[in-house]
Amino acid sequence: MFARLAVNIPAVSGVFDYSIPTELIPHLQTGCLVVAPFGNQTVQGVVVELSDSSLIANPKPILDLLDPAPVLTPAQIALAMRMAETTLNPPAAIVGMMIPAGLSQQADVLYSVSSDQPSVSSDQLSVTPVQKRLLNLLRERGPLRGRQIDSHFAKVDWRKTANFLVKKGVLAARNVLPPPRVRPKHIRVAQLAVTPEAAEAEMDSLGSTKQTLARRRAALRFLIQQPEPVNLSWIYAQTGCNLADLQELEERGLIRLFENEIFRDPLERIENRELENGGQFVLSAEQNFALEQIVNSIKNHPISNLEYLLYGVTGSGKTEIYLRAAEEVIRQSRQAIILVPEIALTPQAVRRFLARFPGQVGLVHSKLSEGERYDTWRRARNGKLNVIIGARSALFSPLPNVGLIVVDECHDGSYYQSEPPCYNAVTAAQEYARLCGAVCVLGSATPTVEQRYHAEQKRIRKLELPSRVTDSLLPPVHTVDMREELKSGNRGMFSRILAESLAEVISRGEQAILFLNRRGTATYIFCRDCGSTLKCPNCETPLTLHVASQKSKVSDLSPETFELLCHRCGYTRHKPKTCPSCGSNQIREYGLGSERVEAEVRAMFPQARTLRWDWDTTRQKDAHEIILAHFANHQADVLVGTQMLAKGLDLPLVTLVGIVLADVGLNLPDPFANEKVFQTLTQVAGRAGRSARGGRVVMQTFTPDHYALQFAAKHDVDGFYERELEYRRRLGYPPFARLARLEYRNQDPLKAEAEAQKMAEGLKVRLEAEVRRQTELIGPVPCFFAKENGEYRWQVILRGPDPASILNGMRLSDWRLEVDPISLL
DNA sequence: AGCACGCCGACT
DNA sequence: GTCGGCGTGCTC
Repeated sequence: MFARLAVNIPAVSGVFDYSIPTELIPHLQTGCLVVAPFGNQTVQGVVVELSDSSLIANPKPILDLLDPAPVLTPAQIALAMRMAETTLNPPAAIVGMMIPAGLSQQADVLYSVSSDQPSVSSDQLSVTPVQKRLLNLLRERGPLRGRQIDSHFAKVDWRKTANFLVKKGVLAARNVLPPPRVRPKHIRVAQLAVTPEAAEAEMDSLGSTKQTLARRRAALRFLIQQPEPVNLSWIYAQTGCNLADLQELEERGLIRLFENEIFRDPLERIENRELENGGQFVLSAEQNFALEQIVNSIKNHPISNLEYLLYGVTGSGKTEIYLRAAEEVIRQSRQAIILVPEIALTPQAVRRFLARFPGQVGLVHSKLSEGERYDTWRRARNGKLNVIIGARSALFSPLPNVGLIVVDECHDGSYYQSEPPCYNAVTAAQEYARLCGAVCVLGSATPTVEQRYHAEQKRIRKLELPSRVTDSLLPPVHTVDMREELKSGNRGMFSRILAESLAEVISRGEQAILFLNRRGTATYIFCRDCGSTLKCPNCETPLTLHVASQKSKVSDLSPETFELLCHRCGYTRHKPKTCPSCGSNQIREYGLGSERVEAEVRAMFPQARTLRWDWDTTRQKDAHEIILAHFANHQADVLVGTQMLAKGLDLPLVTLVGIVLADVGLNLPDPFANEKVFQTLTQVAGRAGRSARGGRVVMQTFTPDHYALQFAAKHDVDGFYERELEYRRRLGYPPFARLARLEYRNQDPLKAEAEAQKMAEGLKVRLEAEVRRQTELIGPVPCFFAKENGEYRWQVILRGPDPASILNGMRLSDWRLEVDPISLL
């Protein structure tokens, strides 16, 4: 017997054959996590295939099995292999995302100080500071693994030094595979071991002193009443007894002390609170129709139509459809995955699912602890969870039989992972659904041009849910030409109409939202004399002005402490008094930040209570919910915020949405920029007038003629789609061609450029050799964000019917690779 | 990722 | 003459 392994070294592409030792044969299945030799390292691997023949002459044997149960289901393996193909990532990199972080381990080197002391004279040793530091560290802490040493050397390359010292015999090095960091958690429990009558009979002989007798009696009484095993600390708290007492009772054979496994569950906090009753909603005709279609597909799987695009704004009843579709799937003993954008993963959203499926819901997102992640993963694997709700990576939960995959707000950029391994969770969800024979529902009011186009091409069923307010009552959008405002002498950030509308809303006791589209273009600093802007030394991104907000509360403003912040890498510095390049003191901020907008509102309407919701105010845990709850409870009148405002919130008291500058993000060197602006503006505009009070939107712009703004102002999703599709067709961008993006990063700008040049040349040769006249090479060019974290970025784009296929068999180490990217910046 | 193999410049 | 730089390729 032979096993094909995806070996846990993400950079290694391909899979490797191993033989299976006879004693492991009965235990090994596809999907198992094993230990295997690889070169002279010992690594983890996942069995992706079992077979009775091997392509290789003498495969090495698998060493060990790490978990008796497979860590991947067959469907997951199929998905991983498929994704490896389509995204050009190594299979191991995809498999790595499917295994919880603490369980998956990579090979490492254990360094220690040699016991037989150096034959080398001391003048050769400890000469460099790095050698000294390394030796001291290992002397103090004992043997350490490479990754542990990494944390003590920030940017120094200590490995060369270490290898040198190993060669000299000062250090010893050994290849190791660390054991998994996560383990099942157990708690100590006690349970009655005899009949209640037998326990009662012993009640008087439990102790010599009055106090011990009382404690032991209390404990025993408590356990008589509790037939289930009880957490020891709970018994202590309830009865005042201690461990010695319980041990004595155990000694007498009255109770049993043992350990019970507990599952770490991030939902416990939510679940223990009162769940709102999932009262039965009455479905509208459209909801009913949509649900019927989906449910029929679930019932008739695997023969019926399996993909849906569900059009509907927040509040149009999409969630209720998801819930009922999930109910149907569970009835068939299958499970459901509900993907939502990370930011929309609020307790309110989760609570709705918890109320409907108590005890059957697993939550997955980026802030889980390793233990919580591991336990949720294991419960999914054991069939204890019927619904997984979570962000992007929740797609990879090891559910045994997935019957439904929902991707809510499927246009959202957070479904795309732009760090290697790059992949799109929406297309992956569609693939996975196909592989599982599951129904896939993509939900959005503004699906991307590509999603919509592909849906139409493949005749995916479109299901429409009109918003509760009918279309004619969508909030009117008033577009203000800010050039005219300037001409007529208004130099402020608010047009007269927006200022008046704000005043009205505040005086009527209603709420307003002020929206700014992008953090990166907030307030930057420039010198009025020499014109230079202050830029980040690491990224060359303009630095933006922020109120330093260390300990200040959500909306405290202390204007004394300003700092400059780089939004790309987090670099901060104090605001200088004079211009660093010419020394002038005419150094001023320019542009708009949400602090500035908030300050302006306060200056104009001192009585208004403002709240700011942006990246800075939401860094602390749970800040999103706190801010939203504040606003929803009408503890503030004006909410100033960025992108997050566009996500599906339901804020009925809001009657005015002000878009401070709608132009931001347009006209970037990116074919998807206009679409993104349109989606954001449409979503934001939809935040107004969600109740009977009605509402309006004021959109300020310097380019009122831009089609993205005009269609957004009319809430005309179809119109925008047609227009944008035409634009894509004309320029040959997706969905009419596909893109592959290659990015190279280096600290040295010349090296980065040279590498990009070399890559472009190589690709040109290949294109000509393969006579691919439909595939075009764009670049090499520096990326729009030309520098990030001190590294210069260059890119090469391939465009054509199947551009990724050109890269087959190419050596691409050091290059980041994206197939079907969602941005070219 | 590690490590070996291999081919060029600078040293005991 | 060797030591060591890193470019290239392989690990079942």
